[in-house]
Amino acid sequence: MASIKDVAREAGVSVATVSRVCNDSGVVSDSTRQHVLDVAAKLGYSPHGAARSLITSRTSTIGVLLPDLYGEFFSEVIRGIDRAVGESGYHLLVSRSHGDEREIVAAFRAMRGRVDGLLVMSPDLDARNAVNALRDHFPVVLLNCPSERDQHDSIVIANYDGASEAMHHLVERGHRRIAMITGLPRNYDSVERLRAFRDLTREAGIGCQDAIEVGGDFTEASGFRAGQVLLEASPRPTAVFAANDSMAIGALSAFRSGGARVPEDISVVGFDDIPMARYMNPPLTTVQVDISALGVRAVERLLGHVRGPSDGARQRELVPAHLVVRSSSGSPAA
Amino acid sequence: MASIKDVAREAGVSVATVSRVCNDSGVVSDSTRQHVLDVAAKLGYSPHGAARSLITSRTSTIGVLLPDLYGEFFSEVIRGIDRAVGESGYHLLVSRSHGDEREIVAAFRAMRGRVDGLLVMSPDLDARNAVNALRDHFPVVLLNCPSERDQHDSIVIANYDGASEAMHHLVERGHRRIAMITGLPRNYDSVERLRAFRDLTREAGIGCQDAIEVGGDFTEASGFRAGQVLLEASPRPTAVFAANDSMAIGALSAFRSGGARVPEDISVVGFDDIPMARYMNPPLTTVQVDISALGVRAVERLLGHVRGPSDGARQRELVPAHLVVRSSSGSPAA
DNA sequence: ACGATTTCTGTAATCGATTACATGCCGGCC
DNA sequence: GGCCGGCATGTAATCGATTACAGAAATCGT
Repeated sequence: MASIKDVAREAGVSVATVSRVCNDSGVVSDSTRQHVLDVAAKLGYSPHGAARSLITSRTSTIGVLLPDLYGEFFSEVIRGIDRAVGESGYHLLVSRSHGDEREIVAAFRAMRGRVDGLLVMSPDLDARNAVNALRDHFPVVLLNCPSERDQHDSIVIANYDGASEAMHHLVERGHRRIAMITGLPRNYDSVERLRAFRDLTREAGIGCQDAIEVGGDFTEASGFRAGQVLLEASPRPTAVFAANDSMAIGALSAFRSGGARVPEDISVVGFDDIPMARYMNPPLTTVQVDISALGVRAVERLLGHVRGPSDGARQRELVPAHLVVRSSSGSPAA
Repeated sequence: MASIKDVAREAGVSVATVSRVCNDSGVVSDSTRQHVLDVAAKLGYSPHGAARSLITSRTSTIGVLLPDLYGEFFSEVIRGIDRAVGESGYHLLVSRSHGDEREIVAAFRAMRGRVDGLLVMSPDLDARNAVNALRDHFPVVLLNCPSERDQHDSIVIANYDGASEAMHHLVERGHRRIAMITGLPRNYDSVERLRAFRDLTREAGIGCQDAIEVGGDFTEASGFRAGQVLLEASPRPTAVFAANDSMAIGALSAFRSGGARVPEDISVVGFDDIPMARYMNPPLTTVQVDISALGVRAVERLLGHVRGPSDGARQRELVPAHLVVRSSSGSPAA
């Protein structure tokens, strides 16, 4: 593969001249410029990225650390990241890490020298220590992570507010016996949504025995199982708030196959508003989050730090979440 | 940020020794090894990726060029790629390019020196030239691209076979007036699926006036519009084959809002079997493709070339596609 | 016409690693 | 005691670019 030296030799100039031509830096006479360009084209030369970033210490790349690369949620985040990055000329080095500290550190080591900054989405509460170490080394923006005392820049979904709206809706419709299908206990989103559930049931004067919590893990299958459990509860809850849409959809299936009508017998509310939600039968009442905005904002913030000198101020930014009422929720039967 | 020199100075050894410790290469006495490790840990040293790949000419990274990073289809591909790559210790440098030649070349230039091989998915027929140029430079595997005369390694969905099954199903159920909602005319998948539509209608003795083609662009919105057009056709087709599920879903909406019942008045068949397909009302008959397998196989093939010396043989591999009959298709009303 | 600019191009240091080769040291053996 | 061999470590070239500085050639002013 042709290097700058090959081009220089072939064109009968020095490497410095070739470099100047390629980067439009310094002055080069029109004739040599054209000649160098011709030779470069003939040889199919393109500059070696690693060599370039070694000397310039810029990589034009940002690293992205996600718990998963697929699924509706992450897909949307990536979409946002990509949209924001696309306009800036930066590239994405992607890694998956399920968030435990060891993995994050490994990913970071692999990215050292290959990225200008890092976007980390690791809802696992354990990840904080790892990220603290990272932060000293280069710009980091957290996506949807817990960030204590604004140690980091972060973009966070308004989990508590959104869940509050959902719960408020159910209470307002007259539900007095409400279940929550929770996410994983070490997951930040899950914790926040559950906190809202507890606060709002308490505020509404709903007793502990009527505020049922069933564990899930964000998968549709776990939602289905939770739905089965709730069907057999006695007395049966009149409404279910699932910590995400996938579990809400799983619960819907369980209710349908168990012969319970939604929303007549039981109301269901989800969280995220994934594209599938509106296609469910009945269409799912859920908390809408502009997930891709999470990605866009994160990239903007990160690039701000990477380009300009970071002003040192660490901010936490909220992405709003609002209830969208569809047909899966109603008033309890009298 | 600490470099190998800093560690060497701090530990009172040479850079060569530090390097040997980090890579477990050469011999180092246990005492110095431990000392160097301690110092490295204290300084938070991690090797500089760009420097490393400059000298070793390996990057442990593969480049991925996709038309889009989101949507159910691409999301699944990425999932497959990630799964295959995760086990290998390689990383992913991702770029989006809508497939025109200029963009592909630009992306390639940006990746030169940063990746060991390239995965290109560019269904646009124009992309071939660009990819031909690339191929001379490093290992390339094409995903779902047209590849003439086995110039490249490629993994391709069995578009023609899958579409044939779909059409065969409709013909067998007695449909004699069938419409196809096509994809973009420059798209490889689209062309192949359309080819099967034309061949099978001809084989079934269906005349041109009864084999209706309506243009779409793979989006749900275009499927909706096509559905509206078909509702007004006279005589109205009794079955519709959409070139992908998104358009089939759009058409379903159009039919429902136009008062046509599916499948009683009109049968609908899609392609891809995206997760949402089975949740439609009625559940969508469609051609199932193991999309993530596309990614997995591509990575396996690419890594084979990157690691071992490529044996020079260029192969085309097919990912099977088979019809899944659900409730959106039936026999035409008598 | 000659020195002072200006304009263009080349030389060489540099980034942070790897690695072939050289070197120093120590012990064993004759 | 001197020599040989092996182990541990250091020296320096190298990868492919960028860029400060130097030097050569051309232009200019007086």
